[in-house]
Amino acid sequence: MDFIIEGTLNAVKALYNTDLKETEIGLQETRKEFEGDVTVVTFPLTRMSKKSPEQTGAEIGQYLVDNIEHVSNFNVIKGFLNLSLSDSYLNHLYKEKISQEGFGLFPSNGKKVMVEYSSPNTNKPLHLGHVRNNLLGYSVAEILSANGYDVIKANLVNDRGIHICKSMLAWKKFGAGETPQSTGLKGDHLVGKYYVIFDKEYKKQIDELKTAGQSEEEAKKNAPLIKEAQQMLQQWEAGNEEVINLWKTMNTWVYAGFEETYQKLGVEFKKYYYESDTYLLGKDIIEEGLEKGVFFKKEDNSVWIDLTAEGLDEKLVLRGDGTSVYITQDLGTAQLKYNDFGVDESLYVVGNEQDYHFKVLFLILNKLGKSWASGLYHLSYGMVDLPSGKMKSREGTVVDADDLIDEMVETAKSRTEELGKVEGFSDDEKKELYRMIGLGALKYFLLKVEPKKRLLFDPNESIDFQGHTGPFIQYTHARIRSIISKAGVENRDFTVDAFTATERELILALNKYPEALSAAAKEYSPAQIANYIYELAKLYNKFYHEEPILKLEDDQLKNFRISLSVTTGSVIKKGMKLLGIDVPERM
RNA sequence: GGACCUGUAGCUUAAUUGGAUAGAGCACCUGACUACGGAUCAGGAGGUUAGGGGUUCGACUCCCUUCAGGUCCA
Repeated sequence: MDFIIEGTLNAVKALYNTDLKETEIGLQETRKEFEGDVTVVTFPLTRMSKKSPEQTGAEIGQYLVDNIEHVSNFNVIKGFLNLSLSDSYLNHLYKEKISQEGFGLFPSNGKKVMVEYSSPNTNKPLHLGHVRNNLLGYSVAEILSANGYDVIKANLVNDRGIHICKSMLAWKKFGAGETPQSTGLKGDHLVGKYYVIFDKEYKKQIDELKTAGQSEEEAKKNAPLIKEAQQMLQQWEAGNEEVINLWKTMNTWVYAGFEETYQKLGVEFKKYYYESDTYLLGKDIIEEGLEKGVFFKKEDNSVWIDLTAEGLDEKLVLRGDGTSVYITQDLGTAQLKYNDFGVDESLYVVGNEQDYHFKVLFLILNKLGKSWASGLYHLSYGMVDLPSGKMKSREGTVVDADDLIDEMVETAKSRTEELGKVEGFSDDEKKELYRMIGLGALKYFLLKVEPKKRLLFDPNESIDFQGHTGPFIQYTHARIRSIISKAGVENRDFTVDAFTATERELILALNKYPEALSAAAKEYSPAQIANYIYELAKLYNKFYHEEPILKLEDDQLKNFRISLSVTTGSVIKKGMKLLGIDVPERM
């Protein structure tokens, strides 16, 4: 709608002899209770016109109708100038732009971006929180890619540390040689089981020590199990063969389990980083920072950075004994990523509990003068809570990812069977359909909410399949495909000289797709796509109910409406793909 | 002690980044050529946008403050 803005600028120039910038014109969709397609907000223009908002609107409106071919009519309500676009313009817009092959495709922008997401710990299976992370990361990566970025999906696996040793130790002590094969358990679940067992046994020991007179704090430190786990970590770091072998074996189990879950979720990675490879990185950066005077040493030899000028605290970056803290290795890993791929931007999809950490991390890299530091971004998202509060793996109060996926598919199945919609489907087709719908419901449910908002999930309240949901959109797509398969080939021979109100809305909604796509990328928000596609699907359903398509006698109009259906279906499909959701031909 | 995030209808949420009477979905109520697919559509009811102040022609949006929930820093 650039020509409206341009026309308005010209109008202000001609009428009030003032030059304005494009950004000073507020353009919005006309609310549906008023007549018109686009609206110019005229309040700010009264400064130039020195007239009432109504009068200003009327003058500009008249100018636009007189001077711009595509503007057919106008009306003014308070400070709002509502403009109607001509049918011939809409016909042209639809035919030459919206319905073309390349609509909504962005050319390469020559930029490279890394999206790091998932980043699991190898001591337990994935839960609902990880699911949100995975879906977000995957979707944002797809959205950036659709905007012309060259995207590298990366996964930084936390495969070492005390928590891993806890699972290992518990398995060694209480596992009796269990394996995924011997138990039939998925590898990550088997390992997670021993993580929970560790915690249970550890708590027992703590209680014993407490009854023997120790304080809570002492007991936690002195319990034999924790000491053994710490010892095991040291052995791991020293490269003890037995420990390393056990570590490798159990990690192999876990990775097989993760792979299965990733596949079910439909997420993937191009590059894996492992903390066992990167945990020693970053020390050279500490040296660099000391030389540059960005860091300073305290008496105990520990290294710090003073961020009080930035409103933060002093931050420890290396312990006195020379060992790393979290941020040490993150500094090193950031450098490694840049060295590996030379990316222009780098996203970290990590929960908001680490807001402070990333603020500090990026600040440090900036202070070190890293040219690429300005391209770093923490995509922070809210925690997923249960009605009972936070999920805790150790205490078993988690919604397991695999269980959740299975349940969703199962619900999709029973729901579909109830509706009696699968006549003529083969068993494979049914299976695929249930998977699509179940995952569609789950993914849409998680992605339609703005990332930074916290999410409350009630396992007792099933995710809807009606209304503002994935299946609603999938259904709309199937319905469109049904029309098209009955219509045969698309015939693009049409000229429409009078659109209905709903057709106009639908054309304008389709026209907004590229805008929605770039807004989603700019804000790293799949929710923008999700809500846009919903609006579109809703509009199509309205159109579908109001107007005949295949029954039409008028070939021109019929061809147009079929084409409109084709285009809407294709935008729905493209948009859902960006959310990682497949849409069926029939359902 | 300091810092950050969130708070919109019973529930889940949107609001083009400061614009019209705050828009949807679920649940509730009423209706839709016995169908180009009813997992749909049309309508009703439901709001002091957590509370209070301020800036503005105009505030869910910006500023100050209080409250509630969550998180982080040693």
